[in-house]
Amino acid sequence: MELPTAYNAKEVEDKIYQLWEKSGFFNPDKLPLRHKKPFTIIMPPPNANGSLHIGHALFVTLEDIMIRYQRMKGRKTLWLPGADHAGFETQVVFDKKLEKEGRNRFQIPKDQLYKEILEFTLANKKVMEHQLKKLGASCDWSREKFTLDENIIKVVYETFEKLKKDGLVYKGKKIVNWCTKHQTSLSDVEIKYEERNDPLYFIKYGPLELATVRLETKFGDTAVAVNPKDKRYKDYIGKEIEIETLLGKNKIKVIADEAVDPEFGTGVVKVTPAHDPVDFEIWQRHINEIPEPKQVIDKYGKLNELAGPYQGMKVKEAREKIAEAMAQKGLLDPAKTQLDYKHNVALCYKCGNIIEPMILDNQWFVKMTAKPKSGKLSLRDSAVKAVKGKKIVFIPKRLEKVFLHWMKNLRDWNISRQITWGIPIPGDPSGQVFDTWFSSGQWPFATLKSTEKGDFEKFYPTDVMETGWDILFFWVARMIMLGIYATGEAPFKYVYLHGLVRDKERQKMSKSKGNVIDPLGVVDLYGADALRMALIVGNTPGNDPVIYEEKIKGYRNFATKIWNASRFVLMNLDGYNANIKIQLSAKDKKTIKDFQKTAKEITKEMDEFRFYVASEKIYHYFWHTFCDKIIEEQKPRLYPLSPSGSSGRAKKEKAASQYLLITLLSESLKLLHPFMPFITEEIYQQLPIKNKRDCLMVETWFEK
RNA sequence: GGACGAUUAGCUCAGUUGGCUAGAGCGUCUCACUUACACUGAGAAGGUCGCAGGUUCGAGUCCUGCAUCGUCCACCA
Repeated sequence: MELPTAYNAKEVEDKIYQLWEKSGFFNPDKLPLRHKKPFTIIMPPPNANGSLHIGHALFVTLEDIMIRYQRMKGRKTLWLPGADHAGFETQVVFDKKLEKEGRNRFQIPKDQLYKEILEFTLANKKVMEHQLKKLGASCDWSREKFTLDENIIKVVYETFEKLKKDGLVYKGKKIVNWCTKHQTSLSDVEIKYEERNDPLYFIKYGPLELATVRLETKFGDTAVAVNPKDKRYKDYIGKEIEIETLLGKNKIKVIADEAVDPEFGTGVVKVTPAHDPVDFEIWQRHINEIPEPKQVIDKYGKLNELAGPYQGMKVKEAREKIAEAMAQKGLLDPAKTQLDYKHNVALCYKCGNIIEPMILDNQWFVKMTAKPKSGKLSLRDSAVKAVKGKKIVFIPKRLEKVFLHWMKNLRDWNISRQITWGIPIPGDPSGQVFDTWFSSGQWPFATLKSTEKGDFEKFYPTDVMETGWDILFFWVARMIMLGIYATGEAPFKYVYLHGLVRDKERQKMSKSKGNVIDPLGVVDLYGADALRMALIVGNTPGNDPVIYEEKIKGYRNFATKIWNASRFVLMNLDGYNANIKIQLSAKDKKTIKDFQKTAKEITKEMDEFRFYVASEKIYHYFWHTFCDKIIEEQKPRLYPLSPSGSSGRAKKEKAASQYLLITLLSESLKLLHPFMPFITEEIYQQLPIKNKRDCLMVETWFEK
């Protein structure tokens, strides 16, 4: 048999993918029943607002490895693909697109905007599907779901109704994280904190003095608070003091609250419930003592009419002007101002603009720590119980601690967004949409309840949720909570969390830095198998993997090596008959035994999710044992130089050698297949072996 | 303020119940275009496994302390 000396991935890969698709074996229903238990992974649906990046290639590879491995082990494997409309994320991407076109979403009628984003999303979705195939994803396309599919939305609404009935959803007037750029509220996980230096001013409030950064919110003060144990101020508690506000004199009440730290500043705080979450909580605790909150900053981050002459100014400008004016009036002591005061500022995780806490009256919240009417455990507690009871296992284990710690501090979840793109909240006249994570938090059961009949019963709970650790709180936590709440069972048994792909300088990859590796470009150059190996070898769960072109090239070379070793074996099979009994030497037997030992080790690594070790082991075996040693040792047996070359003994030696090579080659290809599916399949198709299957994809994994 | 992780070859990283003569990719040097493969082969250089103690017959691997880097959570008016 003649094969070219270099493996041509480009030619082979599309052909092989078609072969797999045609075989029907992506669909678990088409697989022979060799194992009672199915094996299910619900694919984290990529955001349909761009092309796949290297991080997607990583998750595709990891999940495909698990799926292919389990399929070869005989499980009926379901890998359910999907695409995410990705509400806020896509809205942001689309906003940028509009900006480039000189348009603005706030000037486009809602219906038209929605339609445009839908078209944009569906186009991206199509591109992504093609890209997933390029990477070798052996997922069941017949069950593909989109987060805006009607029957998915139906499930989401059912859960929402259930939560309402259980008293776990409420619509409230509450302080929210408001992004003045995106014009929407955000949940607590969608804000990040950054250390900033700002001036800390010391101002006079009548007889008292207090320290504040946010001078501009003073027009919204409804009280002054001190610690109840602070003896310095005990005579003021419960009394009103007269203060000068720049807009005239005003009376304000002094209250006592534990939240005030007597050590900080003067031990006195101004209370602005409309613009500070801590102050909001103070107000809640003293709701009968102090007046309603007064909003002084509007949705665009500008001061409103309550700020008198400062109306229309942005926060920063107003702050400086107010400081000046107060200093002039002797209400602020500039000598005391701490210019380099370090504190954390809340920012929008997308645009980095400062979050303005703001009270909105039509916000939907999910209670995280309250018991449902129909059950005993809160969303939070049921999830914690499942994790502590090992119903869900984290890989790596240490992230379980991170998860539990986060769960401890949970506050109610704001699920309303003031954007156009997403699933509308039913019964909300203001036209808000759900936080995407509210619907994608239901993804494992929503998908299975809306595909083939009986899928939910067959495949739920799923086996593994594999995703990036950066969305542990955004997504994994919500899936666990909502999954248990809606179905009574944890949605998956294992959570495998991979890291963020970085470049050789350990930098995040981003378009603006120009250090991105386009996975499809790499596939084009070096083949999907090479990229997959480069993404897996040495990549431990929970840690950020590093990828660079040389590494990919290294595994492209490995693909060539596999190719040529196979070529060698196939070229030396003259006279070989798979059905004739072979006499193996003691050394041959030992060689096979060594292989089995290696295969056993690799199997163990696979079972324990250590793909980064398994891949290296099979790599090492194939190249440095099979090629470097075994093949070299067989050469004299395959073409003996002595005149006795045609003797019966020499023929037997040759036959044994051929058997040894073809056996070890085909067995090695099986072990390599989950990692490098294309090249192994292509070679398998040409092997003259006994009991050959339609494809390597459904061969039997090493058993012993 | 809490918690976690990392520190191993020039670079990027593996090394999971303690037995390692410490591995991989890339890079460096020498030789070989030998009929599977130059996207190769043979060989070599390069590591006191962050520092200091401890446990052990034996520690990169376990314990204690320290240093440096990184990450996450909380949040300070």
